[in-house]
Amino acid sequence: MLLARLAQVSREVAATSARSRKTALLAELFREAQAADVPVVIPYLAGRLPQGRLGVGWKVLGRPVAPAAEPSLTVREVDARLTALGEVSGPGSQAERTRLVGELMGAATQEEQRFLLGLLTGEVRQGALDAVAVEGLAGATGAPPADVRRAVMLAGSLQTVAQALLTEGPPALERFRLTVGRPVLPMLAHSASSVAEAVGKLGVCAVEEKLDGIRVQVHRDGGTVRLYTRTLDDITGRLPEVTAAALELRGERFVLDGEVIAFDADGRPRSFQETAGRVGSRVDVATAAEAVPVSPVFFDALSVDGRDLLDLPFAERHAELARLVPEPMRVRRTVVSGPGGLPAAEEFLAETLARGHEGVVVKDLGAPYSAGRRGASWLKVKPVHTLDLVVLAAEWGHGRRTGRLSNLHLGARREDGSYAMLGKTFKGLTDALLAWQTERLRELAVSDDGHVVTVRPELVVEIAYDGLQRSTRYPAGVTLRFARVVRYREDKRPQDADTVETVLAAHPEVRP
DNA sequence: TTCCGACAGTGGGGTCGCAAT
DNA sequence: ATTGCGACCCCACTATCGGAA
Repeated sequence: MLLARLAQVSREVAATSARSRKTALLAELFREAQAADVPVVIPYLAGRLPQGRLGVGWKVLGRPVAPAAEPSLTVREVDARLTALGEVSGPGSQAERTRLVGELMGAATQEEQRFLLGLLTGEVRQGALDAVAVEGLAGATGAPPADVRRAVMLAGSLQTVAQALLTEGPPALERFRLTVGRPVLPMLAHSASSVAEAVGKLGVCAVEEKLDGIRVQVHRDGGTVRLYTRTLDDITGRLPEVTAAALELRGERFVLDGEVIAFDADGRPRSFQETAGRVGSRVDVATAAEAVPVSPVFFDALSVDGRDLLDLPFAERHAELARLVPEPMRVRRTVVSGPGGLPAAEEFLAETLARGHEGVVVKDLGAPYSAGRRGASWLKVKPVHTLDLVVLAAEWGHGRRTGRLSNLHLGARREDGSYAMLGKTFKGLTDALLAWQTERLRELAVSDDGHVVTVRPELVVEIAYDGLQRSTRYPAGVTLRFARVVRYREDKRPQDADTVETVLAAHPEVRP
């Protein structure tokens, strides 16, 4: 199959807003694909590279290359070239990758170049990624969409399922069962603004502490343990103490879901930055493990002794977990039966925060484990802080925000009347607010370099955020975590905005 | 007919490891 | 030795479609 055909379909998919039409277009293309094209066509149309990381970003993509007049590239040839490109390493590799990318782009037509660029930067912007590709795959093969979706979640890979389905047909889906040693996409949580809201929605539920660490899925098969992240990366080699802990448990074969986190000597959680730095260390693991040991803390069991527990209610999965894992290695929790238990749930949240944790997750005790879904049966509740900050500048947006000032630079007052930038945000803005702020900030503009528009510091905006973290990037030595706009405060003047001192005083646990 | 769940899009900061300077 | 870049952790929020109620 020619790359030009993919690029054309991608453009058509992007041009329609109807999801059903996107699905139909993808299904048509999948039916056209030959067996050997499938491992490439499917991920490409889902906006992904089968190779995963390639070491190609904006820098390596370099300057635009004159496009070819006629399409000639096949999808398999492109895949082979990208595989070769990903294998380049060592000194001079960046220049070599740049050269190979230039060669590939030179062989592509204008439309193919646009598609390849989106693919390589992870921004296909066609309004269809995995979920729509799954629907398209179902449409192309006549398999029930729900079955295809489930198989993808259990295989942890769209490509694997697509290959089996397109070559063997719907019966192939039977093969995709929960298997110890093969990671499944983890269940995710929605947010709720309060414990009362969460308990109100779920009724009989468990309230569990939410640890600010790294999600981990632990697979043990006899003496073999494997550890996977939320995106199913294998991190077994980085966390020997977690492997050891899994081998200490009583069961021989299981799959558990939990969090790894570093605690200090007093048993209080260390900062997310410290835990994440440790888990990210790959080279000298022994030294990193000595400096920042981490512990697994589990909250769910997906499989025990060869029994798949995914469809059991959470109450039963947790009973299995409790049989297998001693209490200190489980997340603290309390069970609440409806609104009457609300005071207990709120007290549990307060205690959890006092112990230094992030918040709680409220879970429906009757719900199955919805792999890969952000099910409404898990609701996280975290405290939200707000500040009144001053807009110092804004950046021109991309994609659907092209032509709008989007990303705000946020400043807190210093005593001398200057401003210290505390971070940026583009979140929480409606289209109407985006339009309004673009107009308003242009009136206040003092300069525009094509990317950043600097403004007179006159506009006050209320910002919600999850906490402070240390920063080497910003002058106050701290930055806001997960900042988002609540509303503009046109009733406030810049001199009414929060100061660096008040921000720091509100978070005594974080020192710049 | 209205409501709401699921998705895609728009990017944020930090850290690590590797290559370039 | 330091800097730049890419990958991958953590993540909030809005707009939209289409099935459920």
